[in-house]
Formats: sequence, C-alpha cells, structure tokens
Amino acid sequence: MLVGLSGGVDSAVAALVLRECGYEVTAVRMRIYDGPDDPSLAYGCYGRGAAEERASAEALARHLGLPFREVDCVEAWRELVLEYFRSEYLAGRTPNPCVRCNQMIKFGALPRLAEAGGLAFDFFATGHYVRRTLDAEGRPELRRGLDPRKDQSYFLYRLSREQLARTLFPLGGMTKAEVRGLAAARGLAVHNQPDSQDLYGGRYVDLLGAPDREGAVVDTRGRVLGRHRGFWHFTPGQRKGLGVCGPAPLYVLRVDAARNEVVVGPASENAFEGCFIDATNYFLPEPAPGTRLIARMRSSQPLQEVVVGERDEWGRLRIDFVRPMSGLAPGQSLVLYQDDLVIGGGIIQW
RNA sequence: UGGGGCGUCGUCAAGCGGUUAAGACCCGGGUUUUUGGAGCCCGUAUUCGAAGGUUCGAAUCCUUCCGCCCCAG
Repeated sequence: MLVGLSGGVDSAVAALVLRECGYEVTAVRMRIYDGPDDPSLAYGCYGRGAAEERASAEALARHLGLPFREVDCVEAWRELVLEYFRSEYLAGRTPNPCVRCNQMIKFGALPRLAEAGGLAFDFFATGHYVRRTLDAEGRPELRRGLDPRKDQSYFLYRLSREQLARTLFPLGGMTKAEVRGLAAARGLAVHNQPDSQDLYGGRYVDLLGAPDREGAVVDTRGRVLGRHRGFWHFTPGQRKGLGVCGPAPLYVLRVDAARNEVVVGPASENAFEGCFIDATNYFLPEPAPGTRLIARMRSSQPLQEVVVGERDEWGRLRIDFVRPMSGLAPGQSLVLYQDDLVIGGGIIQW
C-alpha cells in the first residue's frame, strides 16, 4: 500500500488508519518544487518551504513507523500543471490547477514514478474526503465524502476508472473533526495545523510570467470605463480590483484575450441560465438529455439542480441550471452528481 | 467680456445655522476556501475650493479670490 503523505493532517491520518487496519504502508511525498524556499509563500503547494515540508512529512512517517520515500515530480508538474495553468490564463480562460494536478500528477505521475522507482504496491491511498465504492459488477465508483463541508469529489472527477480502481480513500467516511481528533489521540503534532493550501502562496499572476499590458475595461456596449494591466489579472465573476466605480458594483462578465479587454456589468448581467461543457470525463454513462441531476460549478458551493441538455454541433454538452448561477468561468469544471455518486463532469465553455 | 449655475472622501452624492459631515461605488483589512472567484464582517473626510466676516454656534448666511459648467457674443 502506497499512501501520499503531504505533511498535513489529512494524509497523516489516512496513513495512520491504513496502518492500523493492518496494511503494509509506504509513505510517499511528491516533490513538485525544487527552487529556493520562500517563507513568504506559506500555504501554497508550489514554492513552499520544500526542505521544511519534506522534513515534516518524513518526521510524520517516522512517527507512524512507515518507510518514507520522496518522488521527484518536478518536471511532470511543471509541464502538466504549471504550463497548463499559464497557457489557460493567457488564453483568457480560468484553469483549475488542483483538478489537473490530481488527474496528472497526484494520481498519475506520483504512483507511476514510484512504481518505476522500484516501489511495488497494490493500492495507492490519499487523504481526500471522498469515498470509493464498487458497483454490482465490481466496478469502482466515486462518491462524495461523508463530511459535506469537506467533500473533495469536485477535485477528483477527472480521474480515470483505471486510476480509481487502484485507489483508496480512508477518510471518505470521516468528518474533519474526527480526523483531527484521531490525529490528536495518536499524538500527531499536526493535529491542529490549519487546513488547506493554495496552488501558490503568492499572487497567481506571478506564476504567469506575463509582463503587464494595458488594456480597456469596457461595458457590454463597448464603452470604455477604465484601464487594466492585462486581461489575465481577471476572471469572470470577479468584483474586486476593477478600479471602476459606479452606482452599483460591477463584475467581470468575460475576458477577451484577443483584444485584451475585460468586459464588466452589474450583478444582473452576471447570471447564467446554463453553460456548455466539453472534455467530459465520466465514471458512469453520460446521462440522457432531460435528466435532472445535481451539480457543482465550483468546489465550495451548495449542490445545484441542473438539467442535462443535448450535445451541440461542436460536441459540447449543454447543461441548464434550474436557478441562474453567477461566477462561471470557461476553463473551470462542472461536476455532475446523482445523490452521492459522481457521474462525471467537464470543462465549462461558452 | 456680460447673464446664470456649481465647487462636500479617489468617484457619485446627502446635507439648506447647532449631525460624531448620510449612503453607494472604489480601495484596504478580516472571514471563508485544497483552483479562480463570490458572499459576509470591519475600516476609511476633525473636515466641507481658498481667505476673510456675521453668529454663542456655519459645510450651511455675507464678501473677495480661485476653479469648472451652461447661455450670450
């Protein structure tokens, strides 16, 4: 059994649980950053104090009595996550690096490189708050974590069935409080460590390496309301940072990369009746048009009622919202659920 | 140059002799969050274009100056 150990509470407890279940567990940490440590970038996956993090993970592994290995995913991460992140933003879309990283690195390069490096294992496990179950024919299914506040299925909808088949999620049936409690009970120093990390502890724009390029902030009629320093500083739904004042708040409606324009409008214009998705990934057959499901267009959001539509001539699947939604962005993901079960999802387009 | 109007926070804008000088937008901070965002909370003019004057007391009344706008030539 291979378990991904980040140095945080969740993965530590995942490893703990597996060991206590009697599995023979090896802890692996994926290294995605090999530049200089920067203390000012705390709480980011990338650019965080690499040495300190590694030491922390290794200490945890020792405390748990597990063999520890670090797997060098620096190249893969740079190619498949960072480059994706850059090119998406600079194309005027809003990427989700976590979805990408899970698909390509955490559940991709990490176990693959570990295996190539001589680590044999039957299953790979992580501390995600999701559940994996098997259907009547023994095929793996992905379900939301039991703790509704911590469910991370949104970030994992892009895994393949093959990846899922080989993965276990020991925390899927636990709440965060139970995880912390278990960590404390077993004397894990990280039990009260703050949650979560971002992609990057600094401003994401710094990762793009794009020099400022002044452009116009315009309304839907094309009137210039202000100036900005580059369209990639903005994402649909964004309100802050526009520097444009009016009688009511303005939101970014869309970003025009070709013209380097940021189109803004009042809240009333920032609501969508539906969207298209493509690059879909499914664990179950694609629902037929007219199927009513619940969905998420964002990681932290109450589940929304939607109706599956038809595929258009470009092969994009239409999804209609029962209630209008705001803040959708092309490049983000929409994930479809039937109760707890993750059906699949795709990348938002329009 | 005549006639009229206006100058209150970065922006819009209440106020009309006694208010701690509203509010909105922007901005800043916090909260939240394994993506981007949103939401919510908090904060932000000792000062009202400037200088004098009247008054117990003025952003609110008077005078002059400065600036801007409209109409007329």
